[in-house]
Amino acid sequence: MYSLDLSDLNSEQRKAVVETEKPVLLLAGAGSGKTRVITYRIAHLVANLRVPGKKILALTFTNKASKEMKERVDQLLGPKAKGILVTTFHSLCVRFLREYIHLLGFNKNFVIFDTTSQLSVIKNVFDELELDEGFFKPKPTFYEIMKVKGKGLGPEYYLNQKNDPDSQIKGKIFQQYNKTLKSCNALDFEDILYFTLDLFKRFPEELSPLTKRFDYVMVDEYQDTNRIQYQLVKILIERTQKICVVGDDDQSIYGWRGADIRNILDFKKDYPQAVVIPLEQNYRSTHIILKAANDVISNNSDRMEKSLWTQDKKGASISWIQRESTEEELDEVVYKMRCYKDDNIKKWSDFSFLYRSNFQSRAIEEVLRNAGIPYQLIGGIKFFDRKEIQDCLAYMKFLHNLNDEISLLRVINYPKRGIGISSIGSLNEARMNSDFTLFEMMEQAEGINGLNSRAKNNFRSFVALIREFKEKLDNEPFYEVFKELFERVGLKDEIERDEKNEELRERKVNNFLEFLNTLYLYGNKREGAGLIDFLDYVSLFTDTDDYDGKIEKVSLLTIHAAKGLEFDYVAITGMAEGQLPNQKALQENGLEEERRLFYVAITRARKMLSLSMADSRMMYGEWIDNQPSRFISEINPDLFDTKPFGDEDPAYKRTSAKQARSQFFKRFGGPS
DNA sequence: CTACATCAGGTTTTT
DNA sequence: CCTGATGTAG
Repeated sequence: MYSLDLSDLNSEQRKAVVETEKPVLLLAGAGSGKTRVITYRIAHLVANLRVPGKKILALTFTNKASKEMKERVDQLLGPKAKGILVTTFHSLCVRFLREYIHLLGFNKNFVIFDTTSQLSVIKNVFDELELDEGFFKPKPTFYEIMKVKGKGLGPEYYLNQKNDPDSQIKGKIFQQYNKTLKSCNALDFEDILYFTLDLFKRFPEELSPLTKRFDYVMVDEYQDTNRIQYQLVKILIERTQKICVVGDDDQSIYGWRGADIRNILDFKKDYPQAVVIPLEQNYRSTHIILKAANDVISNNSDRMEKSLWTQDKKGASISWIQRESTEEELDEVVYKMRCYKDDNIKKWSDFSFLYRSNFQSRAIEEVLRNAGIPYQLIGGIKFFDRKEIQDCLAYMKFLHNLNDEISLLRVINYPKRGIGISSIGSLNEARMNSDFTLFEMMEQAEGINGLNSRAKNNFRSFVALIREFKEKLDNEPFYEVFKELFERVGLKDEIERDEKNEELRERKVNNFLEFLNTLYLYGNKREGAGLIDFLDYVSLFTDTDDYDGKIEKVSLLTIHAAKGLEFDYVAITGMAEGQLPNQKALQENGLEEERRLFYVAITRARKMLSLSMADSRMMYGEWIDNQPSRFISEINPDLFDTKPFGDEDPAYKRTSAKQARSQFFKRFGGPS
């Protein structure tokens, strides 16, 4: 008899939990209780099969997901949960890298560069290569290169295209970019995954402790893995093959970030022993909502057919709202929410606004503020991405790692201390072809010809300042040191001096103070955590991580950020052609991914769904006419309270699910 | 070197 | 519309 009771699970779920010794692909439809299955599976391994916790690894994409999973495993297992590693891909890789990256010639104290730093690297490279922005612009070039890098390809990808001059230049930029990162002892997000894989491939002997470490590996949101993550997982589980991946191809919305749907489609090829278990019973949404979701997604051709079903009751009609302006649209949404809240005695935390693009939150915030409704905005510009915070972080990164030229350049003259481009220029000239870092050049600024005595003075006092605090760092807690440093250089004063707009000034100062607060909290809460741990925490932090479902506020978030969440009442706003599907995304990622996005949005709703749009919207200061999104016409009009297209013939067409379903069975040999 | 003015262009999503 | 980049005067 099992000590952990599995009778709460339905038969598919139970099968997925108990099938521990073979590779398992769990095709988990939206709301089918997949997190429950993974957590039960882990608990089953430990409680019933007596697997030691430290032999189990569960991988997620977001900190939020791993935190939630950890909590639920703890709930099931209590103290027996000790040793189980539930973490994100990136955290796991950083952990490995800190131990082994010296093999690749990096120092284990590497820092992680965010987009801002990456972009300034690219700009520096442009200067170094003296590219006269004729055809190449830093930003687009950067995005293009990062896309290539995300596929695990290097500069050779470009350099091998010998007869294309443009590719040669891009290759050079790419090369120089990587070189700069290395000289800064910095990694970007792609490096974190790529270098880990590289280590496994090139140093299997040294890394063998890691491949022996886990007997059971579980991967959540498998449809979001890219090629590198896929290979990593494969290596980690090569020895035992006891892998369980959970995913839903219909919810694959990160294609643009390199997520590769092949990973899930070809699972059976990679693991011939694999057992495929579909979870098709939905426990979340009403019949109507589920029907709408199925209507929409059945228009995609490139998918494994699952047909979700529910025992839930029919539920309320979907509300369709179309108004002249965005303000009217949102007012109406809010009005409907209010009614629903009163009628059903709901809390504001049961409500959410979902949208395609971050900027759409602005108008919603305004309406909610006027209506006096509390809300929490999730995502948008990350707290740690704000200018004033980045300045603080640059000081921290630089002091931690004096090789970090990018951070140095950011702080060298902020706050203003009379060291401008020409001084730096002289330094760089003097440095030519030597191995000195920029900071080492500053240390020997006295002997450089091109500098006047004023500049030399400025360098001298800056170097002294850095030395002084670097030393402090060895003896005092890092958060004390930086608080003192920020005070000494007068960061707060500089913000106050710089920002003329009173409202903005106040906000920036508050952000700065909140950052100090975060720093202290972090330092006090985690015994023994050092500067590097804080920097890692910041680098891998996303704003979605601190979403609090219990706080009694309406949630505002992008559809991407909403994945994995659910709400009683979901309002999807901006349901216009061009917005969802988004025009640009349509060209770059294709229609089907946009449709999946809409599918994800719909399936967040438990009880009520509202779809709304305005007839025109403001874009770059100009008015644009809106048409209802093509996705609206894919939903059976009978599901709405008011029909989106009036009495006119809606383009709604039923696609036969049968055909797609047979495709699914062909691929997997049917359900057993 | 800094402060102010003018101009161009515009990630859609995020670990 | 708004932000960041570039140019010019002090």
